Amino acid sequence: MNLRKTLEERLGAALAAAGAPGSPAVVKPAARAQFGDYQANGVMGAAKTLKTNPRQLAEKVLAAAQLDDLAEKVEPAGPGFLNITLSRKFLETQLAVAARDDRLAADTPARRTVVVDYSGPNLAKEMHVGHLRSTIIGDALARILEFLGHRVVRQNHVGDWGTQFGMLLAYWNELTADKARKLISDSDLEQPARVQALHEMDLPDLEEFYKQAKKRFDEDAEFREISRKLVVGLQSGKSKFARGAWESFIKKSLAHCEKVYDRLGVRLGSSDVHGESFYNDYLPRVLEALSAKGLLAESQGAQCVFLDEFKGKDGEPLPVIVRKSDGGFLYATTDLAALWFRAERGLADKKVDWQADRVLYVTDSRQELHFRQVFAVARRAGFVPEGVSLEHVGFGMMLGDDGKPFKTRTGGTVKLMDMLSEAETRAFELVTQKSPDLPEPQRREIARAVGIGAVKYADLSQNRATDYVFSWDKMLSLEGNTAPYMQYAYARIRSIFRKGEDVQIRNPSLGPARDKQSEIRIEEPAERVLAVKLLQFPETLEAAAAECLPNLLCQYLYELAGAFMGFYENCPVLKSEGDTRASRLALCELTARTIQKSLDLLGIETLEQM
RNA sequence: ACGCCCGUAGCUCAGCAGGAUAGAGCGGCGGUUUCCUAAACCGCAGGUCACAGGUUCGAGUCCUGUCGGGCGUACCA
Repeated sequence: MNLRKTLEERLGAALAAAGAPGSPAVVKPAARAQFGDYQANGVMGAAKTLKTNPRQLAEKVLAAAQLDDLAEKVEPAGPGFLNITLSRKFLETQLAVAARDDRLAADTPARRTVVVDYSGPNLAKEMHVGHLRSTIIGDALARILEFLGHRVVRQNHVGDWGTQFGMLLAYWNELTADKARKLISDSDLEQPARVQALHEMDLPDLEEFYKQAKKRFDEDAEFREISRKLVVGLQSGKSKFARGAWESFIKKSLAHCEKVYDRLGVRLGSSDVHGESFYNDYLPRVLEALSAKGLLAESQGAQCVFLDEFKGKDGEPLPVIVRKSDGGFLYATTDLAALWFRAERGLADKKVDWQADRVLYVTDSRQELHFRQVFAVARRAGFVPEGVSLEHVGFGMMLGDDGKPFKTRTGGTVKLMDMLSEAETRAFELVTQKSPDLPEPQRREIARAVGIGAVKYADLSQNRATDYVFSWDKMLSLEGNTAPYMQYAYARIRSIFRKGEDVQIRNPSLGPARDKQSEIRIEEPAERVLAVKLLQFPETLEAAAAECLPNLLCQYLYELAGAFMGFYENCPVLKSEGDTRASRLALCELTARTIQKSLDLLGIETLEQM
């Protein structure tokens, strides 16, 4: 049950009964323990619009409120707050519900189809740190939305169609073709047999290959001509060689991406890939549709859409260019096609069996204007029905310790694979230092989960809107709001279950206890604090999903861990007896499952032992 | 030049629709191991929320302006 929403609804109804219909109750967790568990701030606002005394209105709302089943105390305070203290019985009942539920009593909001567009690497190059935030944040959002019961459609909009592929194919051609004959002729474009050779070629270092190709492109005019021919051959579909080689290249590059996803624990697979090339056939139709709506205008030889709300320099109208003066299409055109596809055409053309109710674009915040334009044009063109929500989930840059964009010591881009290896290496050193007695394979396994988890958590725990400073020392610290700290908190709880010899050791991922062992009784203040935190899991998830802010879940986790530590210090578990012992064990188990589920929704693994 | 975002403790950041005495972590100082993992826990110090006005019973939060920073602004993605 979403406590906050429930209180919000109940008090909203009470406000209406008290003569302030439509006024939100504005319920929040209490700012201070002395104010109870939740506070409603909406009465004062309502009093203002009604021009009445807020204290008197608070009394009226209180009289009209139906909260007997939830609260043991509701009292007006200060200028017109309503302070709510939940009843012990209610807390115990709700804990029992959560303890018996593998979804930890999270509600299932109205099911929507949510497209999450994330990661989107350029297949011409190797994945680097620039792809990390989109990949991690997008995957966490997808998991959270999925858990809430939505139909989540992951979309990996990979870059697989630019002119840069001509360059790569030309370089590939150069490496494999007869050395004496540089120029590719028209007949060369019809050589499926050579594709086979390329198909079998190993491509161990995508980045190096790209660099070499770029070098050749920059220094050799003949090379440029070949790559131009190959692009034309590829895009027109007239060259079997270009097409075959391109397909082979894309396949190899995607295989590399999938290795990265596997290692990161990111749930993106080949069926989620709908790259730029996929929308190629839709591009002319986008132009036609825009034209039919009278939105298209030619300017300086390019096909543009001008909208009043976008102004450029000096108040000049700012175009959204959908077709270049040379006839080429752009990013905006592809995005329009993708949007159309997701909201309507994909289903209409029977290519997919879904239609989006909400589309999230997880890309860096520099693309904000681009998406505002694309969304506006799509609406105007009728590609997207009104009820469909389009959201750009922007995020800031990753900076190094020096506050500058994150680079290697020599100023190069950091490959994702190298970064993940470094994370594991650093984590292994830490584990070895802290737990030298564990066997090496186990230390390796801990280091993997901790290292990868640290990189992900550091990113997710930050508000995505701002740039964030990447620091190995901070993310791998056991102190503060970090992955290792959360993993450690989990491992500590699990050790209680190992230690208690009579206690049934169960794997929490197997689900909740269904026996009467799960009866929870709230006696001590520390137990109460923990109980309230545990019951705030549902509202946290819904807030994180609504705002696309995974850091809310991280913050919750940290508060939950803090509440557990208070309990752990003050309430002996194994040393207590009878019902108290059973109740505290049940609290431990529920806490462990909540931490595990929260971390899982962030894409982070838990460990039984550290 | 215009537009968007940002400016909170020495550092890295929270602060959810304006609400009660602005919160964490790191770093600093001090304490806790006959006690379920001390990779932990607890305490102390540290802030005119960039600055100046305004709206309001009430502003870190909303409005205006100034200063400082980042990003973006017609054929890259």
